Amino acid sequence: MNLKQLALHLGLSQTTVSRALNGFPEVGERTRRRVLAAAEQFHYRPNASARKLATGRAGAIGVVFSSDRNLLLDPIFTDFLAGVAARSAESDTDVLVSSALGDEADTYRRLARAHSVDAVILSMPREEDPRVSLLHRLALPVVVHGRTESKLPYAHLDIDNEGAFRRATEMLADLGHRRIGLINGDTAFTFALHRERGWREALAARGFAVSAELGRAGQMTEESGYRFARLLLEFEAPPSALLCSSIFAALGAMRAIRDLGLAIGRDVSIVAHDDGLAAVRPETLTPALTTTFSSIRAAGARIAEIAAALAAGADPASLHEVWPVDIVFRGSTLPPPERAS
Amino acid sequence: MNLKQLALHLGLSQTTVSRALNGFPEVGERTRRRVLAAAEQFHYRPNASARKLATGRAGAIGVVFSSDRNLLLDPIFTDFLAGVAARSAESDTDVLVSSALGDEADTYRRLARAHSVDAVILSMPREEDPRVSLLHRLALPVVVHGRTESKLPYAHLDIDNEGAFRRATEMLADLGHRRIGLINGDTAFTFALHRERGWREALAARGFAVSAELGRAGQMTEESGYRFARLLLEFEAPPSALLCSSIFAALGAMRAIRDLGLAIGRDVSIVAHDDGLAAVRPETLTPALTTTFSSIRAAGARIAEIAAALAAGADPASLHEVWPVDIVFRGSTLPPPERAS
DNA sequence: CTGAAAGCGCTTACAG
DNA sequence: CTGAAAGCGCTTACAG
Repeated sequence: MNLKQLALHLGLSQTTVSRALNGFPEVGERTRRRVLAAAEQFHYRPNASARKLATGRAGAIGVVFSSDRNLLLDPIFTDFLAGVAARSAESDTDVLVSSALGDEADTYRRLARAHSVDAVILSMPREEDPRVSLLHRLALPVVVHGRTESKLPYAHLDIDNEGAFRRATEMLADLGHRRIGLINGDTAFTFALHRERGWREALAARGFAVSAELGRAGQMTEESGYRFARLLLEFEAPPSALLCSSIFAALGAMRAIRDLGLAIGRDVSIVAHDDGLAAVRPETLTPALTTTFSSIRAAGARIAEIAAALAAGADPASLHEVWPVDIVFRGSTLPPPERAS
Repeated sequence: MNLKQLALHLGLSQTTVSRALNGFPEVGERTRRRVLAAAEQFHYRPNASARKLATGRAGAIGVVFSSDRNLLLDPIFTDFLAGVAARSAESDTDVLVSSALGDEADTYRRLARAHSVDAVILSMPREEDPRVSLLHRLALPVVVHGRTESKLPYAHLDIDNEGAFRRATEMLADLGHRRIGLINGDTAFTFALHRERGWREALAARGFAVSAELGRAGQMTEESGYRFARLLLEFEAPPSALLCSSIFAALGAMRAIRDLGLAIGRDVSIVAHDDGLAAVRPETLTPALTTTFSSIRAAGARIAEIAAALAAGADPASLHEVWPVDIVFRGSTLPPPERAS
């Protein structure tokens, strides 16, 4: 059933039926009711492509993943996308997932020129991120999950990574820790840079030596968490506490602590960032893990809203949010052994 | 730049330009070259919606997630989607991700009536899955990741879950294990049923008692892996080996073994199914984990191909694949303690 | 409050 | 080998 047939059935023009369906105010109340009832009865749905062509709007937002960055292989992305998809469904917006085969820039060009999407979500931004200026040139609205140093007006939603890691470090310092290690994500990305800055500044503010060797960065897998933790803990003067940028890295770090015959909490404290993944819940581990927490699913949902606003013509300069991060204190953080007595 | 402008620039008709771009054979070689060069020069891309409207094909495949099933919250889904997206990009097909707000069936009806997609991928099927017959009624081609008992012709790609768990069980039996526990996914889903069947039949074939209490099913999280493992290991006659349906459940089971003061491998053997997630690699754990392995990313890629074939009109009855599963023997499986001496 | 008609940007019989 | 024209199914000035 298409619009023409529906209009014919109702004895109305396509114009009126279209207006009734789209909630235009000038349609008579009785007419609207009749139209809506018939549409319901025949399960009428406007053809998506036809509507897009006529309005010039794609009714979709895009999410692009570069294969080299392996973003899609990051398990937390599932949760992020769940948030995006759920909120987009509410506003009847499609979510287009594209994999960049070669150059990620090509993918954006394709999306822009084919008018496949009204806006895109950019994940894992870097401080200097060429994608932001590219999208600006392509006139494709973008909402960045995170932040860049770009001066261009772009919408973004970020969490306060710097504040979170500063406060976590301060909390450990308050417990008596002096040597606090950082197992971070790749500092090519802004989020990791911000976390490192929070950690570094908290240490400096207390007058602790900030030794570069205590900060390690890499992929946030169980394996690299293990490797970095072992490396740090085998120092002559090992850290008594570790800050981990992901729950997976924390699992690896916990394994390293155990493998060295040490006790988590009593010998080495751990704090990890938790994105709210259901597969591994910090509160159920042994011991329960202290975390900096922010739901990446909620971020995805809000980002979908921002993308929709952008698609509707909102000013990107007005769409900025930085969410605070909660710290949840649990059993994996104790005073360092020297002070525990 | 649109087709009209491009044609005008070339001094050709839209017809010829369109044909040249789409590789029709009747276009002159010189003409084709000119057209292609100009398209390249002006970065011409046909408007996706216009093309869809004209051809009647959406050029997209759909992936739907029901919120109640929380499929999107499953981290391995990221890898699956990575495979789908990468392969779809090669064939210039869009991947539409939809979240079912309320009824999943409504979402399929919407996709079908709005002609948003040419085919859909159905994940986490059940033995009796009403979605398959619904899609059949809606005339929306479907490729199932897994299997159902439906008699309707539907394309599918599955892995040999039954064979994998049968062989893993046999392998443990060959090592001398007599009590082998199963920590499974929710048996409402076919994959979990098949795994249970493989385990059960291998036990029966050896003449071992198949006690229902040794088989547990639930969410495949670290926490439920822990909970089930503890429960089984605290029996009077605990299992000496555990089969886990996911790497996350295995992590939990390993934690349970340690918490009980036992050694993984020496006291309790573990085998886990590995989907190839990068975040947690079984070969890097302590001890390295024996696994049944099948890349879910490769499955996603192949399923995208099948979906494309379906969209192009292939017969679903001819599109069936069941992939074998490798078993990779590592340090987490040893003979049971009674025999180890 | 309603309708006839043009137009969105393509593809594709049909004609030559 | 090439082109004029119709059509895909909507939306939206414009007219009444």
